[in-house]
Amino acid sequence: MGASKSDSFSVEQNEMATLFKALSHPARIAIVDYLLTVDTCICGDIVEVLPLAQPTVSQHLKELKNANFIQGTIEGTAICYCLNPDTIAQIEHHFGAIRQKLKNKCC
Amino acid sequence: MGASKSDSFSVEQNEMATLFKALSHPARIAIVDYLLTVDTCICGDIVEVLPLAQPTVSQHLKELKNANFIQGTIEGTAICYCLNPDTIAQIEHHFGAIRQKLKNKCC
DNA sequence: TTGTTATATCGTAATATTGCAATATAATAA
DNA sequence: TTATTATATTGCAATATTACGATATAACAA
Repeated sequence: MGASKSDSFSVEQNEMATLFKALSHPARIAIVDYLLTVDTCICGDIVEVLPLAQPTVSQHLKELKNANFIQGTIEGTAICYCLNPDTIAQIEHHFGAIRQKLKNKCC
Repeated sequence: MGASKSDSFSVEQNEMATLFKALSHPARIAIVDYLLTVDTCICGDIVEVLPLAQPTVSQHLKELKNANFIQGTIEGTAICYCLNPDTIAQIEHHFGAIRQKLKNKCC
């Protein structure tokens, strides 16, 4: 074995797990951090900022894009990546709901 | 290669990535979900609820415990797991900060 | 057209994760 | 003591992730 038994869990549970997996690597956290510091939605100098090779960065960007954390728009030769506020809000809301439910707990 | 280059990133970035990794599997999402539905902090009938063998569940619980999402207290033979509100609040706060910074962005 | 620049994909090696049977541990019961 | 019950750990096979060199693609410039 070794394959995760995704089929045994609900669609919602798999969706949340996929969202978190997209943020489960420091390089992808660093990409989100960087996108927050730049005013204009800068594209591939992310490669220069990160201590990783260009194909590796491209792969991490792809995962963030697949999870809808970032969007990329083509601008000539370059691609302009930026954060997607909806996904950020979705996770924030998820944890807000959890914290509400926790208020009625013992422990 | 294949090992994540954690040393090249900041402590904070690694810490956040570790938190999210703990939630990056549907089984661990399901455990959190379940802990939210039970009034008393039930222990090992998590094994009966999940479609996984007892050692696998124990392993997932360990990862949630290492990331401080849950705590376990011994009650006789059983162990009583429950959620840790502090870690929940920490992530929620993290996304709140991100959303604040996003307000000043273009895209 | 050719050249250049920016990004993506392929192929592959190193490492990490997932899942479970078997076994160990630890607390209680008889 | 032995038995039982609850949870953890070990060992290993299957699979997934990470990283990067080499290469492909796509847009623009000359």
